[in-house]
This record gives sequence, C-alpha cells and structure tokens, in this order.
Amino acid sequence: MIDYYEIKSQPITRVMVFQAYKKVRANKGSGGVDNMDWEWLENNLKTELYKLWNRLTSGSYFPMPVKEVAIKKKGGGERKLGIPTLLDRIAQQVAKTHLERMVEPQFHNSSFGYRPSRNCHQAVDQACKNTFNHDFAIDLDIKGFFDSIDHELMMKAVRFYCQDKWVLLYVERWLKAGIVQQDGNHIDRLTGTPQGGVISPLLANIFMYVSFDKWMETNHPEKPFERYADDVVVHCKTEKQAIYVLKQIGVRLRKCQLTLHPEKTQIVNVRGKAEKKYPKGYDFLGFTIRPQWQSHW
DNA sequence: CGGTACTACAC
RNA sequence: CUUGUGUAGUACCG
Repeated sequence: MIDYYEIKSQPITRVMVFQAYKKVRANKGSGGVDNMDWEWLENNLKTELYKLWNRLTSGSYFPMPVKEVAIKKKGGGERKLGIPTLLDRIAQQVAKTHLERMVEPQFHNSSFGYRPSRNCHQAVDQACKNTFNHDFAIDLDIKGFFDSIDHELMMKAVRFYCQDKWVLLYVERWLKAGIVQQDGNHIDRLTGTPQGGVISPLLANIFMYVSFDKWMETNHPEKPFERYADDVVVHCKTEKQAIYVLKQIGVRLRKCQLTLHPEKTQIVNVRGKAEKKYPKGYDFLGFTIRPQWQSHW
C-alpha cells in the first residue's frame, strides 16, 4: 500500500492525463477486456479522466487484465498481443512519457529501436560502416523477447533509473496484470511485458540497456554493435573473437533470463577468409548487408 | 506551435 | 475482428 504523501513529490497532473488521452486516442486502437470504445469514452470524458487521475495520484489505480489476441506474422508464426483497456493505455502513456524523459538521455548510442529521433536507417548505416573494418559479424535475435522479460529483473532495472514511487508501483502492476484469453479463460502473467502495452517498448529498452548495452560497454568496449529492440549486430575482427563473444553473450543473456534465437542467430563472415563455413552477408532491419554493397530486398 | 485524417517501413 | 513504440511521407484544420 502507498499513500498520497509518498507519491505527491512527483505529482501527476490532470494535464498529463489529458495529453496522454490525446496521444493514445490518435492511434484509434480498439478496446480491451471492458470493451470500452472511443465514442463512449468521449461522451464520458470528464468523469472518466478525472476518475483515472484521482486513482493514479492516490495510488489506488489497478489496471484491468489485458485482452489476448493472436495475430499472424508474415514469417508464418503467431504473435500474442496483450491489449490493455483504453484507460489503462492512457495511464501507461502518462508513466511512459515521464519515465522516458528520465532514462532516454542515458541510453546507449548504439541503441536505435523504439527511441525518439532514431530510426532503422541510422542503425543500418552504422552497421555498414562497421562492416568495412570488421571481417566478422554476429547477427543475433532473442527468442520471444517481450514475453520472456523477467519481472523481478525488470523492476530492478527500472528502480535503478527512476525512484518515483508511483512509476515503480504501476509498472509492477502492469507487468503482473492478468491475461484474458480469447476463449474467456483468465490466466496469470508470470513473465514478460504485454505486446500492446504503451510502456512495453520503453521497458524492453531499459531491460536490454542493462542486460546487453551496458554489459557490452564494460566487457567488450572495443566491439561495436547496433541494437534495434531485440535485433542486434555485433562486429568482430576475427573468427575466434566472434565465436568467443557470441558464447559470452549467450551466457550473459541467460543470466538475464533471455535465450538467443537458435535459428536467427548466426556468425557471418563479411570478407571471404572462411567463406566455406559462414554466410557472407546478413539481413538487418529489412536490408541485406554485404562487404561492398547494400541492397533493399 | 497545437490538433485531425490517411500511407509506408522497422521491431 | 488486430495492440504497441519509433521513424518518414501526404493532405487538412486552428
């Protein structure tokens, strides 16, 4: 339990809630488990936003479970979305804006995904540059990234960068929020952050900053990399280094309860000394990167 | 500068 | 029915 006096040091204002409402509404996304739609919310806007603000500031805000929806991936698989209620998405937007302001300046320069003023072209551009003077690249991907994020480690990471009680309280509640499956069954969420949560991409970046970016900086500072969410390229000079670093990364990520995707993770030899053993190019963010040239599809 | 309506791509 | 973050483009309103 938390009381008003603990959280009023970083007050949530009604303006913040209204701005968040406008931002979330601009997506025109569908409703969550309560089936509330934008038309209804607009008709009851004053009372609903006031109620939400009041709950957020008092610490009595509890999110509803997320609505699970399976969508087809173009790769052929299935992706499980966890769709929060409209009001829960608005609440997340309030916290996301606040938390992002605190952590964003500290993020690694080689992190490109889900970040303001950054795009995949910058990541691909940097990958191309690093490919010129590094013969080997590790193209790695994390299996079920959003779904496997450990809650305790996630909270530890957030706590390190933000001490606002209300942020910590609600981030934990959003992580722990239940799931209502399409057949109507309620299940608990033990790991992961919902794919569909406004704050999830930011939480993912915080998690990977601690688990990977910062770890690379201290343990392999001479190896440049580019990270876009869970899609990473690490550059190495030699085959031996590539094998060793990949192994170390695997160990590190496992300590953070993450697993490398066995199919999508590979060592690439961009200049042909070991051309028999490794592929000589790799796909990154929709581009194919090879030694002399780069092509889109 | 603020807001709306679409489109496309990455994850 | 299908969510989210980010980027880019086009049109429009104040």
